[in-house]
Amino acid sequence: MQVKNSNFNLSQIANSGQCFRMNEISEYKYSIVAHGKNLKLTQKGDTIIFDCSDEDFNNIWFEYFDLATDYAKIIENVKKTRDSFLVDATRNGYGIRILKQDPFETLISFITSQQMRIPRIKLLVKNIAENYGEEIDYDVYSFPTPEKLASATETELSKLGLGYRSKYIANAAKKVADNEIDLSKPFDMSYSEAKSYLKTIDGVGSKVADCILLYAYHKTEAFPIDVWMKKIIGEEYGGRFDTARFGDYAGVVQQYMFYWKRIKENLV
DNA sequence: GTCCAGGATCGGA
DNA sequence: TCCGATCATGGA
Repeated sequence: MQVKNSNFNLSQIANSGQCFRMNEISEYKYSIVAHGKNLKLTQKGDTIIFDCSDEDFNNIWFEYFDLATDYAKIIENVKKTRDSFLVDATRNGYGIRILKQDPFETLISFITSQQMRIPRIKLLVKNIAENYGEEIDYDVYSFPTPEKLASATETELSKLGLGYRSKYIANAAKKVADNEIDLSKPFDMSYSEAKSYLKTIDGVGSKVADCILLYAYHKTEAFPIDVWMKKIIGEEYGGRFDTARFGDYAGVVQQYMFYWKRIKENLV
């Protein structure tokens, strides 16, 4: 199965900071673990080749890669601002798309992410999968279910290198496993309702909640502000950035900004 | 040895 | 509402 779309770039998506289990396995070829599958994708110009059945493409991946959304239109609107940083950002990140990732995996991954560099986050998420997930392919593990991860003690998690986040993760997994937190609920909530709901989980503050809302629930008005976004806003916008003008796609704009800043800092 | 990372929490002003 | 200290860990 293949898709032709000039706003679909595997490298840009993999390096945009939204997912931690998408990796380059050879030139132009990427793997991503999601939905209990190890999908392989190949980029040929503006064509993406999906190594999967038509059924999986239609039932899973079309939605996962947000293929119903016209990103060219979003970029067009961003360019109308004539904001040079944003124009450069869209020119370099034209193929970024906001994925629709699993809420539990996204919750745990972004609790893990606090005060850590991206390569280490990827390593730790992999550690969690290898220790508590299922082997779905040779040496490839799915992300654990809430029940399975809830069986891990704080000490066990700490040994994986999760540091002070171990107690947050153990607690979050228990809350979800015990149905004290229902991760299906935010889909039916407004952005601010869902944000408040997620923040009742210990270790989830404003930024992590925004990441979960954007990358799992596709609430694209969410605008996560981390250290890099703070640097951009400080250096390029005098400390103030108006997200309201981008309405319900501010989160996509954030992704272009984050990616572009990190390219300029030679981190991608 | 020092600084920093896709921050959150707490106490106190 | 905002500020500073504190929280593990590893890489530069």
